[in-house]
Amino acid sequence: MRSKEAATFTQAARREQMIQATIETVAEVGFHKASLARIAERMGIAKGGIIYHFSSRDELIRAALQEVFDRLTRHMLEQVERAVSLREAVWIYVVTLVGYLDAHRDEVRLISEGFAATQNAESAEEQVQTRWSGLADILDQAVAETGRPGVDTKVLAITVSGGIDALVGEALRDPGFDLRAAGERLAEMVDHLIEPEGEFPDE
Amino acid sequence: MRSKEAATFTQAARREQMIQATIETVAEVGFHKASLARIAERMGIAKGGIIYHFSSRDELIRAALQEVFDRLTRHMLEQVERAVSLREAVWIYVVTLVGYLDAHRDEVRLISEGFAATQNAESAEEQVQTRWSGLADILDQAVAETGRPGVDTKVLAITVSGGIDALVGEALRDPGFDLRAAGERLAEMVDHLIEPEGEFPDE
DNA sequence: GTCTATATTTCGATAGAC
DNA sequence: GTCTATCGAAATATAGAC
Repeated sequence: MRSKEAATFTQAARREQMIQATIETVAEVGFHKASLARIAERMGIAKGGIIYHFSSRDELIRAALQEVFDRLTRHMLEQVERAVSLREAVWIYVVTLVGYLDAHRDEVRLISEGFAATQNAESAEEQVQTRWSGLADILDQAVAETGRPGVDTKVLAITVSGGIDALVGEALRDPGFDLRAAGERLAEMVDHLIEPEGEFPDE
Repeated sequence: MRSKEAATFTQAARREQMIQATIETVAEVGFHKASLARIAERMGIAKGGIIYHFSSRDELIRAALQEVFDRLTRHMLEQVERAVSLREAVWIYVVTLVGYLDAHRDEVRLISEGFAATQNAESAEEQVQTRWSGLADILDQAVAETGRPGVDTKVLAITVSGGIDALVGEALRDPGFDLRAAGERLAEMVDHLIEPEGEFPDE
């Protein structure tokens, strides 16, 4: 019992290390260049050692994706629930997401390239939906509140989500690009699209 | 002279066939799964046959990217120059781009995944810039014309470009998604962001 | 239980057949 | 001039060492 718990604990810790090594390797060399050999090399072991903990590379990638997705979701929920209005929730959503991606650039390539690779391949339809459906939900309520029903919230949610990816990609490419400022400009635009009239929120 | 021209012609035709096979293979299995073997198999030859016409896989990919990029650019220029105002040019740009991607879904994955792969790798800074800088130019002029200088045209151009990618991705995933309609909704939103007051264009 | 060493497949690219 | 047959590197996954 005691030893079993300890074994499970160390095993979980080892898996976590390997997931972290995967995130870092993908950030460094890109998704499809992040082979088991490179990830194992970063840990100072042979590639078979990873296969022991994860039965295949696909499963390792899936686990790493799940991890970064959970981290991001947790952070987003924490921040968005602080909003005092739905309109503000939209604003916070955009700024928080951009801010998170700006602060955790290691995870960015895994999120974008990894999602793209898995969504085209097999399952992951859940995650893909989830990608923008959270924003769509908030937008739906916010639009109902502000009373501008002319906006297609699904199209706006997809566009903003993809737009944020593109902004982050630009930031990775051009170190001089101010990503957080871009996020605020984008939030302003979205707000303008769903606002009742012409005024901006309290900032 | 005669025979040399003929040889050059058949060679160019063969290259065109191979580029087309590359586009189709990428559309089918994705960018990083589109190996020389798969592309050659589609043509009924061995992979070395491709290497004869293109000295490496990279060069084949580059040629295919150039081809789809040229096709797209040609079509965009033809349509956008029909606009009678800059504001309408923005509208046409968005609707035309979405419409083209809707009508040429084979080329979509090569455009998105291929661009992403090459831009992260090496040169191609030109193409990346070009991706949204065309829209940024039009937006700049349109905003100057309509007199709403509060909009950050660079951020808007990047966001809209990435947003269109995301809409196309959604359409590939969900066959029931009306991509052209989504493009028009997006065009409306962009127009609303750059419009002087509240009216819409003539449609 | 954990990892190293090895087997197998698949990649892009060279060399040679026709 | 055009392609097939083959090579060496690198990928993942298995089998065996400790």
